[in-house]
Amino acid sequence: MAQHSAVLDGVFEALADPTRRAVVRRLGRGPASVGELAGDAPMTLPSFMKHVRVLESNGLIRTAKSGRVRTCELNRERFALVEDWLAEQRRIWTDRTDRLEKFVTEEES
Amino acid sequence: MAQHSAVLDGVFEALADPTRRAVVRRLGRGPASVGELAGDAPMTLPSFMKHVRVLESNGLIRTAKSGRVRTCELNRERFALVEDWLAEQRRIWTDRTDRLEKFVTEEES
DNA sequence: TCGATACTTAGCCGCATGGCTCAGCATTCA
DNA sequence: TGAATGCTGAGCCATGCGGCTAAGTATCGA
Repeated sequence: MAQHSAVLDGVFEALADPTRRAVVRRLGRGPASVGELAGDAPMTLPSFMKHVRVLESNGLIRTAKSGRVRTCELNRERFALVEDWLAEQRRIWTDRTDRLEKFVTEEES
Repeated sequence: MAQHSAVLDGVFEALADPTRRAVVRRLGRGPASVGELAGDAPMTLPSFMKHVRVLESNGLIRTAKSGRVRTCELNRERFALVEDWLAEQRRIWTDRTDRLEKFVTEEES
């Protein structure tokens, strides 16, 4: 068992918030500054910044400061972790389904 | 923007814990009782039950009690929500990439 | 019927999260 | 240089999460 993937914990946790998913969605269309991103969120800037840092510390986005502006962009590779996990899960289901079918077939024959 | 999906919040939240992902993984191989599932987890039964309820209340598993045993099974449909979200995200990226390519192509011509 | 089994309920505790304010700092622009 | 802009840091507060213990309920098996 185990499967202690702290990284996966963080990725799922980061995506479990609508504000953060909205940021991801927006960044899918290209990089943006913190100010631009925050414009859509119903909260103060310091609160919003916490979300940005959660996304960054879990590797879903990268940010860089140029002058007084911090620009954010998506780190697409990170999303593959979720897809891999889902694929693995489906593989387990499929294996089981295959065995069940085999069992049924053998019963019939 | 918005995209206030409380359901998606719950699904990601539920998957953001290794104990719960382990349960999902185990249930992928078929139904199991709470006792069986809890055997693998390094915690007391009441603590473990909280995880089971989180999974159930977010629709990732279904449970039913028969006699004194509660049996759990996966609700596979729920996982499609995550896959849909990921697919939507990829669609956004792809659209952008397509536009960039089109832009480059037009510049060249 | 009585003990063992399999949860279940109630409640406590420490820490993390997600909001806020207020004040500060660096950059840009007039 | 001085005001405006765009974050950033410190710290408070309420709530929720994830662990625990202790005690309770309902079934099953002898």
